[in-house]
Amino acid sequence: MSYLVDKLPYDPQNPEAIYSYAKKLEGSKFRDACSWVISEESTGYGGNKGHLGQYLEKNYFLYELNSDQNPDFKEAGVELKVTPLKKLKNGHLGSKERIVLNIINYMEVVKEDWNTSSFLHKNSLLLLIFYLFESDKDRLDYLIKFVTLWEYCSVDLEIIRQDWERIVAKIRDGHAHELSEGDSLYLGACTKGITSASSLRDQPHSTIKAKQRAFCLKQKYVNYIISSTIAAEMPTKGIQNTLDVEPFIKDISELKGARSFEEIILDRLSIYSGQTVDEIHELVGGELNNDAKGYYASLALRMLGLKKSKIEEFEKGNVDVKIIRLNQNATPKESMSFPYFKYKEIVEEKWDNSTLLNTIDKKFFFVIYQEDEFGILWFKKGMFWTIPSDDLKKVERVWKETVSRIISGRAADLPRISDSEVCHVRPHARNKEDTCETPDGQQLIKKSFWLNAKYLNEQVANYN
DNA sequence: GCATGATCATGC
DNA sequence: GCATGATCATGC
Repeated sequence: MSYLVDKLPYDPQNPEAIYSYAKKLEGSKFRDACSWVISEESTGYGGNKGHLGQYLEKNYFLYELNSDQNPDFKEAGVELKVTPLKKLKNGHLGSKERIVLNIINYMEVVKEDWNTSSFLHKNSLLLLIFYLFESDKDRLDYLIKFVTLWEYCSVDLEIIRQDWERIVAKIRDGHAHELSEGDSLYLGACTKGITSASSLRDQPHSTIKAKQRAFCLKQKYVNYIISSTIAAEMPTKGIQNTLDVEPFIKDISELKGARSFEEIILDRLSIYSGQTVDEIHELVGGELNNDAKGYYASLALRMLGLKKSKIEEFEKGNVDVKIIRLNQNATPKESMSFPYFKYKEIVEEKWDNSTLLNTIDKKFFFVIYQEDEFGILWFKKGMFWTIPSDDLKKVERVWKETVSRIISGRAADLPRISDSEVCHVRPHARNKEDTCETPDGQQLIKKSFWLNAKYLNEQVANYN
């Protein structure tokens, strides 16, 4: 790397020294943090999206940008990421987005192995600079809230290794065009750059072109970084508290060997397969209230050996737990609902960034119970599920049709279950009076997208 | 039996 | 008070 001054105000070979220097940014606006270093006209700030990182590199850390295989601070092995926070509904601060790491070179990554991977080389030690995003402000007026030097704990790094292996295996199998963030737990493969045909990339072992993707830390994982490191350091600064979670993996040794995190979960559950809910309750239910709505979800957590209400790995990996009840013919009784949408908001969205895409294109954990001919309920299995990319395209069609009908004043007549084999739209409200306004000013009952019961049936039946 | 509409119960 | 996950109810 080349420096912009003769003598840097920090030692670029020492991670702790870089961290200490970066730490002084806390509480400053970007503009103020750098004004004493370099004159206004040479700030290199063009007002473009995503350039705040480059701005700090040039004007605060005083070195020239590079985008090679090496970490930003090459000698220290430190990669710099400048990343936004947003105010959550509960008033706390959380991550605004995932952290995007290096771009996946499909042709090259398949030749790598984990220990010598370009990913690990570049992203083992992250200098994270969190600032508060505020849509109404000039970017240089954003406030830098806090800085941390992030290194993965051993269990997380092992899960990230498994994620990496799974992503690379899919590319080796010629399925780079079917990658999804839901394939993996903490480390995702997110789309990067424009998604038009011109940005499609070649992949090995298939002639189908694939969207450009990058490794990323999922948004939920970034929230975990925030709550675990920074809340402890600065409990009074409005950072969300540590979640009420419990890790499923208690010790790294459980993850060694050939089994993945998912396989370990499924194995643990499999010993209860075929037992009735009452029998399982005897074994692990304790004081659980079997009238409660969340009873079947709670029971599943007990089968997994957990006492608290949330699995830490699921929280960090954005895994959504859903209960599916089958009738005696092993068919799901009900379609599966997602949160309702607001008519006036959904029409402003683009599919690639839509709430529905974020809600559905992720990893699910289905806990499946089945009824017998006497109406007795028994536990069948657990199952991880991510929507296949072809089916996601069908969801996209339904979503676009929904938006176009709302725009043209037909919000009362949205896609029905017979219009798509994957999903449909129907009411999702507390009662008839629970309405929301359409763009043309009507009050209509709240509605949401649902996965068709029949479609769920196929997905559950085809799963091994 | 299924599509569709409607609402319950919990928890934040 | 409301969002959310889950399930009930009706009628074709």
